Amino acid sequence: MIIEIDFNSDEALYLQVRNQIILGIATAQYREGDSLPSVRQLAEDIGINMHTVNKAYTVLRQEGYVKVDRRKGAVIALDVDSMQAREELKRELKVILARSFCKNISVGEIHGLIDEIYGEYT
Amino acid sequence: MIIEIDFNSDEALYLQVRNQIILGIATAQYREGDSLPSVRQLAEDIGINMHTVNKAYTVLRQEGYVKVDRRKGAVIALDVDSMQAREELKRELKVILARSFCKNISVGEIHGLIDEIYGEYT
DNA sequence: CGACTGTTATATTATGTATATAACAGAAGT
DNA sequence: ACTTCTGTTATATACATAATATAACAGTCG
Repeated sequence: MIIEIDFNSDEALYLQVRNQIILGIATAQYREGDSLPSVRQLAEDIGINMHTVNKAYTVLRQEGYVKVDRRKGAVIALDVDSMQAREELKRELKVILARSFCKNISVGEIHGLIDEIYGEYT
Repeated sequence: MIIEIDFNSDEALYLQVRNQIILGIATAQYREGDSLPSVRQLAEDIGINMHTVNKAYTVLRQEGYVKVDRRKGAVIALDVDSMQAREELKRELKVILARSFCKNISVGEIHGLIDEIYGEYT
């Protein structure tokens, strides 16, 4: 899978890596049991430091997206903790939807947008 | 309106202030034309530095939520740039929904959550 | 043994956040 | 006029995070 880094973004590099891997899982480019590239390999591929990739992997492990095996490296392994995920989702949506409301984006448009995005995740 | 700061949060103070003011607008606690407290007053009320509040106000102005009047201070004035707001919304939703998808949260649940939150904004 | 894993340690640089103190220019009220 | 309140700007400091660099360690595998 191709991971692209935007060096002009204000988003931290390790978060860009984390987010793209999560997107890769949602779009089935990564599947349960698949191995991620080694920290050194991925770092070399996208032109960043090894420790930055390692931090992304560490976060992915803490958040329950991968498990780390000394032999196989980082392996996709989803730990479904719906309760915590729901709380985070609700907290983030509150702010995002308040912004959307102030910008006159209707509920209908948001529902449509959700269906559009979610439709690509299978 | 009461603005509460969580000093244990990993979210920047000025972003907490910004988000709570946006939530205040969405919940009609602030209305078009209302004046926000002065930077010095609000800073004193919530126990943070004047410049931190000033940064929050500056961001709110850049994002089109307030206009700053030398006489009246910061005044709620919504600048509706739907195009940019939509793009931001879509970009943020992609990651959030990918996370939700990995955590087995269904589309139906998300639609319900959206209606629940949006219902409080009027 | 050699080459590969993740992991840990240490150090350095850069950036963003938050604070403190100070001063300026414009507007408002007395 | 004088004082007091606005936002704004400038400078400096302290701190945390992010990112890099170099190095070493302990397992795993062919």
